[in-house]
Amino acid sequence: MNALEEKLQQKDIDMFRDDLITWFEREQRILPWREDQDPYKVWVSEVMLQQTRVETVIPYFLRFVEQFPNVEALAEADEEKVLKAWEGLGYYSRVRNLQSAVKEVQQQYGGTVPSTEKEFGGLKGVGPYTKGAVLSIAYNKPIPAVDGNVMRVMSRILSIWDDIAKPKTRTIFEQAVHAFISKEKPSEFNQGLMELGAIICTPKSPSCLLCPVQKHCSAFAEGSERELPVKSKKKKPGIKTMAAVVLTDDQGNIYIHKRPSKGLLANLWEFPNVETQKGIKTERDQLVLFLENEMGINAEIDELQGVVEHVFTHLVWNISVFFGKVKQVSDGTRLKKVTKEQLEEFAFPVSHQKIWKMAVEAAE
DNA sequence: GACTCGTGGCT
DNA sequence: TAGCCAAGAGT
Repeated sequence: MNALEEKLQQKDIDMFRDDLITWFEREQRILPWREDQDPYKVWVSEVMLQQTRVETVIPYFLRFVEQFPNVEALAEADEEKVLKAWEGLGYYSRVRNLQSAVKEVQQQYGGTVPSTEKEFGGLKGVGPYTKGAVLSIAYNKPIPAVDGNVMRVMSRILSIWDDIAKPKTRTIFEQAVHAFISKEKPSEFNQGLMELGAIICTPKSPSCLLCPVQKHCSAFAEGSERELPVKSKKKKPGIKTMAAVVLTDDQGNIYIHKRPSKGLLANLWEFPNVETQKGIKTERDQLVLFLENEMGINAEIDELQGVVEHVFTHLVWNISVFFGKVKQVSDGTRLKKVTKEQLEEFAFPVSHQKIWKMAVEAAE
């Protein structure tokens, strides 16, 4: 018998399960995706909630399901509009994978979200967590849905000291939840664990005195709730310096660029920009050269207007912002010309929204 | 298994 | 302030 099995044997699993579900049914927050069990809407909410706070997701979710109310609507939607609906939420591959998966549901499953682990779990963007969450909530299947909340709660309940930053550790918690999960109410059980983690069993200072499962908690018993879970730290992000330009012509058009379909901020739009090197030439000169050689455009660039700093999880951008007037456009330009009104239809990352804001404020 | 992939709020 | 954090998945 391994260490986990030993711990499980000493636990009053039935009591824990009942106390958690009773608490959840009484105390759960009212959230828009809890109004019904529509598998499509549950799925959308789970994808939005990946690495994202509930308060942030709510307005996005309401707008998204209004605009794309079902599988068919999202499957048929223009990707440009889908990305626009996701603008500002981050991790944009989530929504491109979601639309890709929804198209497959439309074609392979007649528009009905599949209810088996094999079929639903095989869809793009559906990992072990999302699979368990959607199938348990929408279809009442007793499948673990282990996210950060669940690892935090269960690490404390069972006093598990494995590093939750390691991918392999998740499987330990899946085994634990498998032993705990309710066959009658898997939806309430899974959501109860997450709700507890969000409201009571929080990372910094958990509200143990209010906890409905305090008497089942090993960490509380030994006073180690603030030490758990164990989570190793990530390395510091690197810094990238770049120069960007808001280019306009005499008619007031603006020139924008679509990012590549892979990698960071894939398929989003941006103002033309280039990574700059120190020494040799000025940033302004490097920008002019880049526009000539790579973008097929000849422009007169003004003085530096300001610097935008944008922090990603694993990267920092320091963007020097310039304004410029287009002099000559070659036929093969990689830039798209749009009016100020049309600009609103394109999805920009927040970093480039900051650049545009700088241009708008300078024009006032 | 380590790295990539966003953003905003909190301490 | 500079980290840390929040309902992860793909490569």
